[in-house]
Amino acid sequence: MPPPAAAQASAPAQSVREAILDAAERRFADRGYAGASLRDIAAEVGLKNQASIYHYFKNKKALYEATLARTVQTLVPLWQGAGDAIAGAVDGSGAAASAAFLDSVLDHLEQHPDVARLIERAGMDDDRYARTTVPRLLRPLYTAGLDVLDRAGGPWPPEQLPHVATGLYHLIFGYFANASLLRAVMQDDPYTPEMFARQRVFLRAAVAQLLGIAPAPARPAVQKGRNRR
Amino acid sequence: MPPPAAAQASAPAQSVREAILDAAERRFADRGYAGASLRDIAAEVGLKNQASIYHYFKNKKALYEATLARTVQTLVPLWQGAGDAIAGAVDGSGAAASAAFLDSVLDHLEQHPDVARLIERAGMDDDRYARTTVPRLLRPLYTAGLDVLDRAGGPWPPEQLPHVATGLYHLIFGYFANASLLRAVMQDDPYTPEMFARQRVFLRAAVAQLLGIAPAPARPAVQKGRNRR
Amino acid sequence: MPPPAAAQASAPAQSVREAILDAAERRFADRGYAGASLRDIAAEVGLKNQASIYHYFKNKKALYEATLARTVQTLVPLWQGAGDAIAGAVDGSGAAASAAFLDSVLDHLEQHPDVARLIERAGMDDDRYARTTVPRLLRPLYTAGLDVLDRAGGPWPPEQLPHVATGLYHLIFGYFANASLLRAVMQDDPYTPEMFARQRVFLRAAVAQLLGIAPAPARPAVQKGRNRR
Amino acid sequence: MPPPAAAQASAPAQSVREAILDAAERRFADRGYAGASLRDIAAEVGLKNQASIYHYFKNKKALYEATLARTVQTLVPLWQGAGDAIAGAVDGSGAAASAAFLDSVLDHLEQHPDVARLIERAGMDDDRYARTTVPRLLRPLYTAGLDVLDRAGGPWPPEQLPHVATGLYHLIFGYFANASLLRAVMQDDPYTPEMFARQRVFLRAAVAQLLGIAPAPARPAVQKGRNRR
DNA sequence: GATGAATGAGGATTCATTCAT
DNA sequence: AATGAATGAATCCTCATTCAT
Repeated sequence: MPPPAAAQASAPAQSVREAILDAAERRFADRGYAGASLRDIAAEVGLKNQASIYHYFKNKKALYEATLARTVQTLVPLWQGAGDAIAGAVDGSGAAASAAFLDSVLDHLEQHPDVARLIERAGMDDDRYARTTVPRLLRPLYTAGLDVLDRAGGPWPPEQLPHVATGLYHLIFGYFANASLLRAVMQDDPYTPEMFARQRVFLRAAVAQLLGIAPAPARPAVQKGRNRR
Repeated sequence: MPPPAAAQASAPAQSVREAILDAAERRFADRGYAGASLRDIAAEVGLKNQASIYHYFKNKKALYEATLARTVQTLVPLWQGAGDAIAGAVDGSGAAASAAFLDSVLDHLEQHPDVARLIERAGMDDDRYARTTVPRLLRPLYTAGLDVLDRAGGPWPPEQLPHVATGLYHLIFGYFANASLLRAVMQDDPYTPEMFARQRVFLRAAVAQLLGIAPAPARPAVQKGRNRR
Repeated sequence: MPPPAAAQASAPAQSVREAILDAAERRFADRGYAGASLRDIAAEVGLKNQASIYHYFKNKKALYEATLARTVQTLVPLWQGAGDAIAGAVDGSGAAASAAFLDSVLDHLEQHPDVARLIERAGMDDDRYARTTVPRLLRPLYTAGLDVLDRAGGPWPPEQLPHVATGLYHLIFGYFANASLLRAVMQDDPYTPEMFARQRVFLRAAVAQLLGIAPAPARPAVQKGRNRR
Repeated sequence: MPPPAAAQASAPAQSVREAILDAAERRFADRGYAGASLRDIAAEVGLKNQASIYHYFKNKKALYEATLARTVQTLVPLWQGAGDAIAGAVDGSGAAASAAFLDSVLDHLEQHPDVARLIERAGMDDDRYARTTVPRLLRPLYTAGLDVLDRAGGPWPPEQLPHVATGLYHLIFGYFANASLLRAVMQDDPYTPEMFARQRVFLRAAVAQLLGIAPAPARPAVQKGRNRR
């Protein structure tokens, strides 16, 4: 995984298979499983024929699952990094570790605008499509997150941790998943550097609060100075 | 739990038009715009033929927009209640007002399990479907929420308020929108009374923190006692 | 049949039945039997419901045949006039009689722009629709025309008369039936008074020639003076 | 009658695309644009599925326009031949040239019984279908015809030439376009050799008269002798 | 490895028609 | 006399998928 920001646009894809996955990621993120057509995906890759896709993937569902798997897999290192940082954290550095984790996730989501939408859709698409795949892929991330949360030792009682974990997920991923709605409703492009920086500030503070790291959210002045990237 | 406006399930619908909207709400929430078929919707209503739907709605798109509009409109009173409560809040009662608002929203989402999924999908479905309708419907809720946030006078600087507002939205709605994913990943049904109560506890604390109302989230013991509904 | 130029537009139709026939005439002429829908016809009449048509006509085919019958019937008097004039013609006045007939037909077609298209379509629509009706309606006109031709005693041998008759029909009706094509191809509106007058001049000369009445078509100068109506 | 370009009927079509065009020509001519169904066309070609048609044509309209274009294009050589003949005509041979042209057109229409109906329908189908295509296709033929007429130097003043041209068109094509009506009304099959020969005789005389070539239509005896083919 | 061709299934939409009111 | 409601059939069109090349 040498280049972190890769293959998103129409760059010379390493392999056709990879190019198909790229196009599929975009289409599935944009329109969902049912709304994305193999014809469109093939066309976007430059393939003249949908049949070509079947050389690389058994059928639409397999392509979907491969797309999802690839996308989720790129998140795994981030989680691992977080786990390691927390594990090796001496007293007090937990805050720094979690902030670093948040930043790495935000960087990733900013550079891969399809990821959040793809995962959010996968989570909503009723078990009709990809019945077992989605849980199988996402569960590791969930348990890892839970584990981090547990070891970080926040103010939450154990039975609340699942809710905290999913809450953090929605807080962070929601902004990116709903970017197109936010654009219309906020009347501002969420991917603008300014907007994005503000979101980062907000999330830093919010996450810190939820994790019981920040004593109080009274950070406005400081944040203002910090939110340039 | 005696809600006056029920008719969500397979109760004897007042009118056919309303029954169609009910079925459409379920299908669109479950499968999204592209994945829902008029045939299925008609069948669920008991109509023998998709053609009947066209007696009540011009198009699939028109049906979708009507469904969405009806769903969103049922949220408006909640927002208005919140606005009024905050407006009339004497010093210190803002916390109670916002807690009441949160509770009313949670009650609504629990009783209408399609609402969150429907709105979340509408926000993600790229402008291909319902280009202008979604913003038009949701913007009032957004500005109202922003207004409440502003008057509540939390610790956030003004330019952060949009991010706080949408953050709260994702925090609250995300749990319900992704219920099916959570079910698989948490290995617990999010709509179980116990799970739901825990989520309520979590959200109360989280929202209070984010609004700067609660000094610290160290509320486990108290919450445990309060979260039975 | 008091008013010759009647009920074409949205004038206060005598009866609903008549109004339906008016709308049907327009639609069937514009789009043909298959292309015209009862919904459109009902809407054009102002009826809110296609079902209302069924109070007046058994089904679409019956409406079509009634429309056709009414349209053709309005032509019958013209033919009769021609027959009478020819029958009572003293030597040499045959030319005047046939010219008068042509003029009356042209007046009628100018004022009823649907007639020619309706009949032309009926003649082309393969026996699928209105199998026996069309011949039954049009045959009288044909035989009458043949009779006139015969008695007029032109230069054609008897076995050619059917071809002359139909040739005249196409010559005269074709211009009106294909008006929309001519408009595009000639780049001039065939219903313009000027264009129409020229067509009249042309037809007068052409018909006279074909009937052997005019010794030669060298009529330009005279025609120019005559073609104002 | 050994025409090199046949393949009109159910002969083994060169390519599927061509076979589809053949079937479409027949259906569109028989029933018009609205009345012809892709299902029927596919079935007539032997395709088991309407979907196959979409492999060759974008949609029904595109198929229609391709059909029309192909049909009209087969007429172009005839027109060119006429133009050349007239252009190279020494004094007096204009009559022969125009007679030859008429004969070639009649031969073509006899062998391709759909052509006249297809074009006539295209001219009538209100601009709803094939708005610009029909004029674009037919205008060249019109202007070419006009040109020939002009150079032929008949007795008509210039402003009458468009009317003469379209009149000739209707005179010639009308017989074939309305063949099914004529069959019912004349009670004789217009495509019978005898009928067809008589029509040829009629048209020869009529065209000659209209072009001012024949001094008088008193040709019965000669025609009788000539009309066996 | 890629493509052209074909196809069955399904999806939205329109249409003629019927029935009860 | 007119309409609302419902429906079966058909229409255009898209989609996923397969097969031969």
